[in-house]
Amino acid sequence: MERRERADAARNRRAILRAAEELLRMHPPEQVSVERVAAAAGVGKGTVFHRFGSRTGLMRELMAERVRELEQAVAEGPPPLGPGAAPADRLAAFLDAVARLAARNGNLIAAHEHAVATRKAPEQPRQENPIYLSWHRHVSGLIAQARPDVDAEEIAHMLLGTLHMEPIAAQLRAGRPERLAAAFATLVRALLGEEGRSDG
Amino acid sequence: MERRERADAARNRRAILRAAEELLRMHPPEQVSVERVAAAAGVGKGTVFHRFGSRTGLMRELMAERVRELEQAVAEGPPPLGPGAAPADRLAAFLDAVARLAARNGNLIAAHEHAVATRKAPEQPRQENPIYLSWHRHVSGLIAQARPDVDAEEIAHMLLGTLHMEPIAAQLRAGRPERLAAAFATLVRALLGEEGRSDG
DNA sequence: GACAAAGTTGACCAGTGGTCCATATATTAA
DNA sequence: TTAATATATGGACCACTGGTCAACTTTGTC
Repeated sequence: MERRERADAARNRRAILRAAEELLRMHPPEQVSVERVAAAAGVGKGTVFHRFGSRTGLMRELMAERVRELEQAVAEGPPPLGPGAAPADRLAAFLDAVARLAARNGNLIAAHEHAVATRKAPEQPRQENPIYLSWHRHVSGLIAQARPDVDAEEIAHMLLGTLHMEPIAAQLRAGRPERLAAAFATLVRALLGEEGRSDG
Repeated sequence: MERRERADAARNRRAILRAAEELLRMHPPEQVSVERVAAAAGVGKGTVFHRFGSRTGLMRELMAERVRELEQAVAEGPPPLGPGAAPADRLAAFLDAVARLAARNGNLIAAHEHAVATRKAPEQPRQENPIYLSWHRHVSGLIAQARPDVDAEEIAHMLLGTLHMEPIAAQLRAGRPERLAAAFATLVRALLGEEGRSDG
């Protein structure tokens, strides 16, 4: 089983991703239709759906590309982002990294949201965005370590949800993550205080 | 100037709002198109656009209807929701009320978001949702009173943004505001602590 | 070179939000 | 009542969307 992708298919996949990237850099998401991406990549529209399943799938793949680096730093990089630091410090570092990552890719996040909001054929039963799931697991785990008495999952949703808030997303798209990062820091300090600081 | 709305126009406006309400109760937002609303209300599609300007405008009007009561309680009702209580208590009460209001109208919020996300003709320059603006002003003002040292505006966005988070919105749509309300309380307590408790 | 598996394609579909204007109706003044 | 005018109406129409599919082409393998 598992034959690898044919050479022409791989070439087209790359062409499509690069074309989508380029178009998103120049235009707002709602103007980047699948047909335009296909044309810019020099392939037929059907090919895009073949490779990525849906407009949403295309955007998701694009996001996944940008996120791999952070995922790795979290899993096996040096503290405070990687394992080893106290939960509160890891959390602060992670949220800071997320804010900066989001600032570098604000338009892409917007495009992904737009794709989700306008999709016609709801994907197979509740296939949630795996990036979000993984971030949520991480944040929620860190909170739970430092403060076992609070509803860590719910609060993790609140913190991460910030990235989807239009007024804040606009700040990020403008390339200014500092304000969000500072607000994250304030909340982490208020919530975890010193509890999580020395090896919770 | 300012002639009042013609009688037939007023009748149709009500019919459209009620029809939209009804459809939204039975179907997910993406299945409630302007055309369907018009048909259910027994009017032509053009009439809906005439009255409400856009799909977004229709949803906004629907939301405004449900929100008036809370607005009034905040402006002139008894404490802790209304004026008079300490900022921390007012904030806790307000967020609790918002969570409960959202739980009663989760599908409507979703419909409004969907309308914004799928609109074709961007409304006149940045006409932001006035309901959101007013809530944000309130929350942000209360935080600033109790904690002049933090970025109240940004944190207010974070708190209110929660309502738009899909996993939490799903809880609310299912009619269970308690978990969100509790998380709000945790954060308010952590952030404002006792500072805002006795007449900030 | 043959052959199957994999990939490509663009016409096509059902549907959308929004526009337009000839037509119908409510209101007011005479 | 009627005539005049401002307002309201409806639905064909538009440009466009994400997504499908059956006929066709290319690739990799033996």
